[in-house]
Amino acid sequence: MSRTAGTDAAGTEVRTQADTHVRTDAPAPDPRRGRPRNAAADTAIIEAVLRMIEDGVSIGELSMERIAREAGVGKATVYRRWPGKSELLLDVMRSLDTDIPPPAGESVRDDLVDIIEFLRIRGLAKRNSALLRTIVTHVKAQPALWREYHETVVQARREVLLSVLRRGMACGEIRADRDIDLLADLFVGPVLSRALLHEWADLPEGLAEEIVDTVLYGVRPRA
Amino acid sequence: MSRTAGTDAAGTEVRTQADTHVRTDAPAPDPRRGRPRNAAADTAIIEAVLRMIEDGVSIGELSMERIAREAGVGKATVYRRWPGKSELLLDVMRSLDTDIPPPAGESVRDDLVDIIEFLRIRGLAKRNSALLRTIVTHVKAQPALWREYHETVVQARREVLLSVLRRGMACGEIRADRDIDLLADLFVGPVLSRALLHEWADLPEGLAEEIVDTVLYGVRPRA
DNA sequence: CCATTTCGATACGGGGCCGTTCCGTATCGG
DNA sequence: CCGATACGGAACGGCCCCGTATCGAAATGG
Repeated sequence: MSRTAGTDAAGTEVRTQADTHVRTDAPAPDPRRGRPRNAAADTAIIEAVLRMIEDGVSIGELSMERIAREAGVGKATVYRRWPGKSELLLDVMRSLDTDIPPPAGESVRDDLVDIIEFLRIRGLAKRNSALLRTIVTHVKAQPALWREYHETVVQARREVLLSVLRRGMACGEIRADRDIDLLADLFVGPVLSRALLHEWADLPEGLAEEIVDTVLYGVRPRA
Repeated sequence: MSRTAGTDAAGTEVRTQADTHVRTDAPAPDPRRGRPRNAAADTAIIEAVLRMIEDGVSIGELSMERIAREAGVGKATVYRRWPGKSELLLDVMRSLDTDIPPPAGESVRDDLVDIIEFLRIRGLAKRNSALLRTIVTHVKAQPALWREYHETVVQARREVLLSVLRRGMACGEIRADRDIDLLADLFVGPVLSRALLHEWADLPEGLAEEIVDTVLYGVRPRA
């Protein structure tokens, strides 16, 4: 969890988490007065959403009202933190994100395997499997949100992959006569299409290595 | 359109289309009495859904009520044909399906290109692009529906691809030491991940060839 | 102690949708 | 012409939701 709630160090900051939401105006008349927000409420709400989705509740069936109920929280407490369902879901999605570890940097092939393996694990992890799919599926239906998520999270990861590929091109391990974005998709696509499309299909243990090696060496018979 | 409405040849059949829906009981007291259904209504309804989705209406915002309104049709007319929104959407989805042309059967490589090119075009065609994505996105959220669609449509197409791959394995054009499902994903994944995930990214003209050839020959530099 | 803010709860008016039922009319088979 | 069925339209009761407001209680800083 790269994004926890208000019990931060460096006390001087804001109220709690949901301050992706600018608050441009607001005279901000000395925060840190009155009763402080309950960090437990934040997590209770997010946790409630996660739980419900895991239990197969479709996103369409999620209402702010129901979420509050399920979280054992007043409706106002939810609206105090997020302006609407979409923003809440975006944070729920973010709460699932682990930072991708930087590539080891020795073998390009091994780095690729690590990256794909990271993807595979993400698509599998108990929580993430059903969860990510459901939420992503929904957020994707809202172009603005999806775009934000894509630029925030997806692009960052892709950049890691691209840098490895560039390194490979530079040192001759990767052919340089192809569009680098295409190459990236060749590695990533197979995992994504399995995880997002086939769903029930599982992502077996050796998948990452198999993909990387097959893509590297080609589908034609070995020489 | 592989699935048109009641103006079928061979007059002896059923009422109109929406008879994916069994109707086990029902004394069925001599159909073909009374005023026949209006085929125009069927298409008007489906067309209305397509139009709305193209205009960016999210699935969650689609209600039977609104669909009927938009189609210029009584709500009852809709319910007479489909028991609910999901079933309607399933038929809408089916209305978008074109049968994949059988592979030419000369070069395995060319057949692969044809199949991937078919996918690319599907993901592009004015109608399909936004449309398929939106509907698939929604239907996928309903496991039962998605499963049905997957088994009905997706599997059939995949089978075409698999048969080409098997042929390639038999005649030595495709390496036989890999899981055939993996190989299939290597070709299909890149297109799908672009079309379904990146959305805005377009699928340029030569994409199919580029993918097939790169996957065939591998990502390592040429010998 | 007081102003401030949050808490859970409850209530509000307004709205949309569900799925059904009923109109009056139209169109078929017999 | 009659019975049956379809049509578009309108209305139904019931449900859930939205977003806001208000409540009394709790928790904080000044």
